[in-house]
Amino acid sequence: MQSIAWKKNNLNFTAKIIRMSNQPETTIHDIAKALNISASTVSRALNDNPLISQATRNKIKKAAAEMGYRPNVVAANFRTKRTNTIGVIVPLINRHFFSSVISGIEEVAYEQGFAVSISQSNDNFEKESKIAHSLFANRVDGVILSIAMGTSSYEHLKLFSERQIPLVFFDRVVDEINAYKIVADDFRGGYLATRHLIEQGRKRIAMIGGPQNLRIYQNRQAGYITALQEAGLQPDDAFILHNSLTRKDGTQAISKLMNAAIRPDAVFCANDTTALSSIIYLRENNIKVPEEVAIVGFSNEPFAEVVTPSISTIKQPGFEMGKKAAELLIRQINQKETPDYFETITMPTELIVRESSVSK
Amino acid sequence: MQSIAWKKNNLNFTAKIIRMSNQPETTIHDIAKALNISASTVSRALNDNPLISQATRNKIKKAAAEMGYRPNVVAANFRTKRTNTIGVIVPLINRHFFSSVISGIEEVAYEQGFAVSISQSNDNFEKESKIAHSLFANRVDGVILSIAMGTSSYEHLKLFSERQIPLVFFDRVVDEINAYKIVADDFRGGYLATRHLIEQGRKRIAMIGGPQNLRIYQNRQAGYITALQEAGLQPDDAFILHNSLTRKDGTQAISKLMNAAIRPDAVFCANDTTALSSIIYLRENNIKVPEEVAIVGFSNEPFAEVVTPSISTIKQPGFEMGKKAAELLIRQINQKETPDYFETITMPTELIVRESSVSK
DNA sequence: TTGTAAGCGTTATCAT
DNA sequence: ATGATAACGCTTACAA
Repeated sequence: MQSIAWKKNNLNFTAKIIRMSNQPETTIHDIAKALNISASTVSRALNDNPLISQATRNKIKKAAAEMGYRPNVVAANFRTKRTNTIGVIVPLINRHFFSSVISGIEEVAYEQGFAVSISQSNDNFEKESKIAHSLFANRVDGVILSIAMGTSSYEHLKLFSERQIPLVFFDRVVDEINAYKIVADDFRGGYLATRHLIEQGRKRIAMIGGPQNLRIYQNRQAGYITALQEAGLQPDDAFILHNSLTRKDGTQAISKLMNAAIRPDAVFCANDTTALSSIIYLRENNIKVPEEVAIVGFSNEPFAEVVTPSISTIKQPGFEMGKKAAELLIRQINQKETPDYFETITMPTELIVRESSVSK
Repeated sequence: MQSIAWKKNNLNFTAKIIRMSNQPETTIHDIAKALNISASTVSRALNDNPLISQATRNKIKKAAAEMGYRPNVVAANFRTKRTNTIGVIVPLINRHFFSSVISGIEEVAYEQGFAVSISQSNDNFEKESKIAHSLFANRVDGVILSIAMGTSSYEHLKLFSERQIPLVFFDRVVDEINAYKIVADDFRGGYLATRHLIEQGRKRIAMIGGPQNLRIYQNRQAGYITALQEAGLQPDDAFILHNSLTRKDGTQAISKLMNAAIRPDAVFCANDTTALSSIIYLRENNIKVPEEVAIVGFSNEPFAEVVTPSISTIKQPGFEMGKKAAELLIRQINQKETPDYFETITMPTELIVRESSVSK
């Protein structure tokens, strides 16, 4: 990164000559000169500082508009050490859940005068770490993130905690770090999904679970196990598989389950992606869904509704989670002091029953 | 925005006292002092300026690391008037096509030492305009964008062109503005889709088209018409509908088509969303796809593959388009001079044949 | 190869 | 209610 900077500066050398013609930006000093007042007055007026009289304020704003003044926020950020920007790191922006969260974050951030800078880690630790360093270097006022599946070291997040830059986790949270955390009720989601399958008369309910280093997947599984036990069903290790929940992982998992001596009559999948690949696998192998195997997914991705059979799933309140995360972050940014204790806020999940799980 | 800034500064007043304990950031001056050299040498060394000897460079970097030095890029950006950041505005990050483009942009941007700031307009003109102002105020080095459906005034983009901030359009481009444009071959896409339907023996091919103020939808339709004419089929205005291509629009459009005196035996939809809602409508009304009505969509959204019947569609090279857009933008940023003429780069589209269009 | 010093545009302190 | 001035941390001519 550093060496690149140097190369660029070399290029700039010739560029500068060419750009001579560019009109320079109007600054508060230009306005001050034009109006025969001081730059500080201009600055105050433009920021609606109440010390400035209404009359001069109007005069200044009018002049600013006429002169095509554009505040240089980089200069202001530099001076104030604030950027009015919050950084967001998500594994993948292309997941409906994550983009819902982002929309929620944006809604409250914009309302409060913050810009939002979004980056995706691609579920890759290296990338996440790079992004964290970049956000830090760019002095974002706070960060909202859901960590990558591949992340197990949290060194890169110390950047923020050490300098008291507020951090809010959502969904994939880190227990070891003290911060506000917004999670969906994954336990209840797993519980509801499994209980629903039990209510449909299923007895041999398998689970395709996610990486157990992530709390959300632990919780979904815990809900599953609790529901089984509550119904007097014995959880069976052979029926619980773990992987990274990609399309391919799902296919492998369902294939393993269906080729075992004892086949499940239902599968609870820890996300919709593996629910989908399970359904496709079963269809290709002429195993009827839901008649022979019932399926429930997790997250309510848009495709879950339109696939045939449509996928029963657990809905997470992504938009609301995003709003909440942004609210908590901005409150911390504005208060500046570190809160005494950090809550973990759990938001309700909801079962959506569709075709893939309903015995006729 | 301005008045908000003032309120925040008020809050900071008390905050500052509380934060007294914060250790101040290490600066290049601290390093200089510690090593008894000048700050400029430190700056040069850290930027790998070849003027600095290997020995002192190593010494400085070591000290910087030990002292926990973190470059203040806001200060550097302020000084150099560059932010090494490119802004991206897309209608919706949650569309597979757009997130593919974003991934392509990120790939080359990161490689070249640029950060990427992503925003979504939600297909809303006001939001797009706000974002443009925010990106401008934050002095991004260049912007890549696909305009919102609701955008018809381009005042907000003059911000960039007037100050020679390079702009690259992709997909939804603006004819009136002189800039590099990266588009998929929409004409050919429309042509291929329609020709495919003709080859399947369809005679009454309708089209659900997009807003005609957007060139891409004009082109998709032009391809459709050309294919029809080439086959000696007469384009029929009653068979061509226009709307905003949402799920709901698609349902309304297909319903109108199917309730008319003369029903189509095939529909080319200008996006996959309307292809999907058409299929759902047809299924609900017991009209067989593809037997009675064949469907082709556009964009190859992930759901197109997994829906039943799977949707034949046109694939756009989103990732490649993103890479190309970023390359062109960064070239302009580095060269700084305005190119003499701007190319419009058309990237190939491809027909993907699936179940929704193949007569058995 | 290194140092000196000016300056980027803004905000904030202190004075009036 | 307004002004003068310093300062933020960095880069970069120019000097040595």
